[in-house]
Amino acid sequence: MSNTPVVTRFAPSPTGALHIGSARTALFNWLYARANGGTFLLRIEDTDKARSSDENTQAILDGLTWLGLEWDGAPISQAANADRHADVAHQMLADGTAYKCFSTQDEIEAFREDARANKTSTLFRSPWRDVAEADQPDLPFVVRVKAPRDGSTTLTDRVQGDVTWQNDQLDDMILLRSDGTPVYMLAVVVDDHDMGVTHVVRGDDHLANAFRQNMIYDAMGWDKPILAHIPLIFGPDGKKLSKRHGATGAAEYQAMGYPAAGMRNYLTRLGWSHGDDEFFTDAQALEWFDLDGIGKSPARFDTKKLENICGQHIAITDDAALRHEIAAFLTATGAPALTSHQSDGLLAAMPSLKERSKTFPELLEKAYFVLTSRPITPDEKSVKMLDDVHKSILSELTPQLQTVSWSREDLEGIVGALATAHDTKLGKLAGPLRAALAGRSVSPSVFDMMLVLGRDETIARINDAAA
RNA sequence: GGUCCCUUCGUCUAUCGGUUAGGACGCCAGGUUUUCAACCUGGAAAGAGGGGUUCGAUUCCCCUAGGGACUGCCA
Repeated sequence: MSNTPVVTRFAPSPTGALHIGSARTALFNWLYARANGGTFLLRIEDTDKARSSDENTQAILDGLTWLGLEWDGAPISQAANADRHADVAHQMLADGTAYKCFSTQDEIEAFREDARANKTSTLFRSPWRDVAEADQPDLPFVVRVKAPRDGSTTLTDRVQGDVTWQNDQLDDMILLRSDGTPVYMLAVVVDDHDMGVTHVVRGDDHLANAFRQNMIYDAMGWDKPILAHIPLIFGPDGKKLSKRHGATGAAEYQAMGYPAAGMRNYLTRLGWSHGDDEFFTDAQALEWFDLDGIGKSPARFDTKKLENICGQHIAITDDAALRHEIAAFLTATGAPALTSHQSDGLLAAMPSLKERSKTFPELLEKAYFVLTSRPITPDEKSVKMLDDVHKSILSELTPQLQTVSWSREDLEGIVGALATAHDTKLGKLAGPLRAALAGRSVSPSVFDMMLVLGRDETIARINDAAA
């Protein structure tokens, strides 16, 4: 269509942690910008001083960083633009598209209570809308937009389609409070305009706001951004995702050890589709992503599917990159860092670990054999495996291990032969062997472990266990 | 209350008027197996309800029901 470079933005208010739903909104904005060679901006809507905090802002930045949603330039503070927002309101006042309203909050509240009681419209109609300046009192006032009262407004939304509102449903919303500070609705429009935002992708809880904000664009004669109001994410029960569903913050998913790539994939697919594609890489997402693929109905968050997708991502991630991510995971959760020896072992064992893990904690659990060191203290199940009969069988293995060539085929060969010699099956020997090598009942294949551990360590562990 | 949005298997979704309504996750059964994970085969499982339009509706329109958002001198 046009050649204007795409500019998207993510505009969270720092009143809490980065919600998983907000994270998806950020993801869609990021995806769209990156897919179109555009710019992805971050604006912190910190105008509510009472509820905003630097800690929350940092948490949001951290969450986005973890998810790999890199923004362009420095984060923009909305509060810092307050003067500019007020200037626009004053401009509107001068242009006659806004007016001073001297009604007090008490008067308005009384009106609304009345309206609710009589089940009539709670839209407040200010008596000051058409009062000439000469007749205005010298009292505190708010600045209100002069909303159209006839006709209707149709907004075209890339997700919701054409949405029409009767203009008499629009209220003369407040632009400037009686203390002269700008209100959110004004700030958003001015900032989006000043930032050159071309596509506003946000939760559909803002759909009604779009009509209000539209009045400001009209009043100022500004170009309007393309709108895309995406459905919210619900909990498994179809209700708004909240604490009682468990984790709601991006950081919590990070702490549970889900890989960021898996989160991106899952969150992208939640409410967006490209045919039947379920599992995809970032490169594919970037190639396929488009606003048209976003669905109109809310989606429920499904942890099982998240795990499945994450497992697939862990499996295809490069070994070294995975080791790096796991180290970061450990740091983020406050766990002790791996020693270089452990880290090397983890890397060596990675091929057999990543095939069978959906999360980092699960991978780490299976990596126990390489993270621990002799003497290994077997857990309860492993102790049971190491009865006298099997200890003696295991002790027969060590002499052979001294000389066998250290390959999977040959190792399988001698263990298999040992099993046959004792009139049993490999499956019966694998348990005790695993107990000796890992001291745990959950691990990679015993042969994979032997290969990673090496001849000396393997023999030493078996000797320890058989003693 | 008013305005607006939504509604396909349990869940995420495909379908852009004509399909035995497909896939994925999960689930069930069987198989494989060295624990875990994975894998293989098979299975159950959906168009909210009612009207239209049409030769033909999951698909287009209307109504109803259910769900959601908004309705602040919060963002």
